[in-house]
Amino acid sequence: MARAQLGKVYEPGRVESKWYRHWEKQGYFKPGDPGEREPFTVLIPPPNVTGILTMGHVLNNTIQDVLVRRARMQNRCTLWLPGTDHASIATEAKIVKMLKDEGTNKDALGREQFLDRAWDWAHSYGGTIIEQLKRLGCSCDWDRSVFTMDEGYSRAVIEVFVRLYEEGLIYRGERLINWDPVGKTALSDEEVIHKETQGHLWFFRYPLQEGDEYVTVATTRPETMLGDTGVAVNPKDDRYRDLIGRKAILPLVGREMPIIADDFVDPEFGTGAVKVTPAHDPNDYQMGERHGLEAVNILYPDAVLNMSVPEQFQGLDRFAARKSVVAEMEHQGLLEKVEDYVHNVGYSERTDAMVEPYLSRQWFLNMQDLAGPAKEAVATSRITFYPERWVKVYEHWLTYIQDWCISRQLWWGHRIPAWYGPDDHIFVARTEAEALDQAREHYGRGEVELEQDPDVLDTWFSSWLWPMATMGWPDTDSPDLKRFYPTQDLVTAPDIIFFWVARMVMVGLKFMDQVPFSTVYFNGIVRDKLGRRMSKSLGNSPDPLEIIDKFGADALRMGMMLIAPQGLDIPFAEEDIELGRNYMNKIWNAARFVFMNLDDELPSPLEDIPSEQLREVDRWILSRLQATLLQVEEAYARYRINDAAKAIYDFIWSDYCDWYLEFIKTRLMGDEARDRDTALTVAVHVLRNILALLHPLAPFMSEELWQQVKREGEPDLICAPCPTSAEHLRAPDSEAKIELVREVISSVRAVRSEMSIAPQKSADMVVRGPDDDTHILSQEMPHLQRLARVGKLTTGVAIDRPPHAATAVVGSLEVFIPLEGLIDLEVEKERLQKRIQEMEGRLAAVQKKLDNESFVQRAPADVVTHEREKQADYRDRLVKLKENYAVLI
RNA sequence: GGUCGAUUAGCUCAGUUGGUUAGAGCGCUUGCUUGACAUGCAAGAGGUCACUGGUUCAAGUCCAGUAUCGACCA
Repeated sequence: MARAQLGKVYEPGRVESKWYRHWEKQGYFKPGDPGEREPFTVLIPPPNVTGILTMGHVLNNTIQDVLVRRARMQNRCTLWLPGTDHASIATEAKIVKMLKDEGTNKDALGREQFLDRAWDWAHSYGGTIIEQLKRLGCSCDWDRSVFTMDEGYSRAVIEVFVRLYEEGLIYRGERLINWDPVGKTALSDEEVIHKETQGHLWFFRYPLQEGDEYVTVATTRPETMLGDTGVAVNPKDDRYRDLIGRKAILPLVGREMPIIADDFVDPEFGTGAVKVTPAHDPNDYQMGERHGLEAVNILYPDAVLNMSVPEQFQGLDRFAARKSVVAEMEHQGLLEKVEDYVHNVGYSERTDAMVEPYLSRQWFLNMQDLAGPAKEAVATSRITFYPERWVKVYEHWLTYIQDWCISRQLWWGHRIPAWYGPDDHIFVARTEAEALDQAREHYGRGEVELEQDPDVLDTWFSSWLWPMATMGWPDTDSPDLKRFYPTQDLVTAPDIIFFWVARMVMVGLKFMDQVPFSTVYFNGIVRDKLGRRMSKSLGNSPDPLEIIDKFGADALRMGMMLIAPQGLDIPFAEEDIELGRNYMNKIWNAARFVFMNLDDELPSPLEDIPSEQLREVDRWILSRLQATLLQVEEAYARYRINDAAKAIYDFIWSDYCDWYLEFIKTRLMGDEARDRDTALTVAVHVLRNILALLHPLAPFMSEELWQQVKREGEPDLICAPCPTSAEHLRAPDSEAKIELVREVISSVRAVRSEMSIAPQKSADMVVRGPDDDTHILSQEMPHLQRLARVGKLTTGVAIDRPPHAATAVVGSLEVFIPLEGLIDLEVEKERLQKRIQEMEGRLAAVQKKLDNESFVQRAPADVVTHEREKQADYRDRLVKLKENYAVLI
């Protein structure tokens, strides 16, 4: 097997597409025949079909791919099921805008042609984000890709609607809903974003019907006064007690309105008296219901004042109306004052239009019965959330849940399967034919004209079925549904916990009687360095594709994983990806170094090497590998992917590259063939483990390098076995010994650096200390020579301190570096003084603890023993340092 | 207004159940074309862990409060 020459710098562009094509062609992304394997299923949070990849997607999908690739290597029957969402309002808004730019509109085009346009748009952009996810390395089973408006999926949506209607949970009713006057559609509560807005509080005088008095009310929305039908005060408010039951006259309109008492009114707000506009405020609506007030709707759907208001205001839009009403009130001397006021205003999540509470006939889903089981599933840990704190948010929402407004006045989406007879009787059915059957029976005649409801369903009313509908529901015999439902891990952004996660749980329990997933990982939100959300309008959202082109997909993935602690928002900066890029290059070069030392054949597997042939450093790195494997396993078990990434990073960079590869250079360059082979065996063994650990995080480069170290008959890395930790392979003794060697080397380097000894110049070393410890130094002398430029080593229990020597104390050892003529006494004194001070500080801290009788009595014995050991050690070292300092004077 | 989160080195962040000398990356200083890597190597400087009180033998870690910032919900 000829080994390819690796370039000095890793070039991701040369390997990424090659491996992705290979994996796809080999069908590795498919779950395959399950056999005895345990299933592992992840469902992608479907991106908007016409969307493009954002940094948020990168974070979310990298986490999924890491989990999926790891599961695949653990030989689980792994399926990552992808797909896209039709994003009703967002897509429709885009088409509407395109039409506007063309000088036409929806109504001119008609429903059918409009939908043709939308489908064209979906088809031409539908593949974009999928292709981008492939660039990132996502190992989805693309052949199963599902779109929420696919025929089968649509059938599931309709089926659920019909069943819930038949159960009486879905109903049609006139209620106050959130109206988006730009999208001209109803919204659910969750689609309204509250933003703090600088506004005003206008104080209006409403004359009383009898007498010359008036009552002053404060409002943030003067224009709605035209729809007022009452004035309310708090029953406990003494100021207004005598007003209750009297009547006020609505200025500009002349309407006679009752003054009512309601606990809802906050005496502290404004004057303590509020105007009541049942048709245009949710709280007023409820008050209106309680007190039987009329609800006067003053707006057309586009938020223009309608015929219910005095003529002078008709046809004005709500913002113009505000000015006009205020001006008129002022003119009539009824404007008492205006104050600045900061309040929360609702905006449409999709169109950013100011949301109008609006009285409208819509379809609703009663959530009460669905909420209970969903809450319980999380409370009883049938579903686990990471991080856990989202449990509270979830429970709170389910506890105070309101009915869900599911109809949207849009065309792009699943049309509501309800038909109306001539008398407006409702027929809900799976098909028009079925509806007609119902109608014929209902009316008792053969010829009936039915009209289908023009509205579509909220996109989330289809998305909540994702775990079921992607797998063939309502066909409960579907093999996929049997094999892959419930799924395992769901990875999603926390901002759709209500929109999506909670609702999937509800509907899953309702129709499958099983939770849809056992774990939900809420990833953080990617922000810029100023902590702002990434957004197109701010221009602070980097294009992930450009980053991939510049640094490589692995670097992007690794960079993100290293900086993304579990579920916390991450401040994104390109430097982090640079870190990932540098890391990839580091590994590339470590592998390159190993390969340079290999012949055509790989060295023997580690298992074939007699253990006595291993040197101390070999046992050390193998033990460190075990420690790392364990750390990685623990991190994944707790969904701490950044901890796993960090453990791998540290092991590769610090243990393997900085120390092990440096250690074995002497042996690789030496002429003892067997020792050289042993070193290579271990180096290759560890490298193979490194690549396997790395693969879920950095799939492309790890696969590329794996090809060079994979043995006859072994699979590609993507489906190679995941290394597991084995406690019996730990070698604490070797770890301690090499740790000492490393410390001595570092100390010598420090001395050399501080003494400004030229790097090429070797320096002798005299070490005083117990034989056990000095022995390992003698044994590892070649490493001291190579890594610390040690010349001659002399050791002994009671060996004399050489004159003119720099000193370092490492554990029980006194390390002397004779520097006759070279040593600068003052520098060395300063150096030692610093060490002495440091040691005195430590000793004092320990001393303080041990002097405390309570501590000695009440702290656990092992802690006290440990402190005593520390005390002895520090004392010993301090004595040595001081002695050596004294010699210098 | 309610709930939750954050506050640790110049910057961005780790820090499990309280128990070594509080860590990393970036940045900074110094020295290195060391036989894989300057996307690198070595050495170093840099922290009253937001503040106040409490619990404890022991607090960055637990509790209460304060301040600032943020998120979500009303």
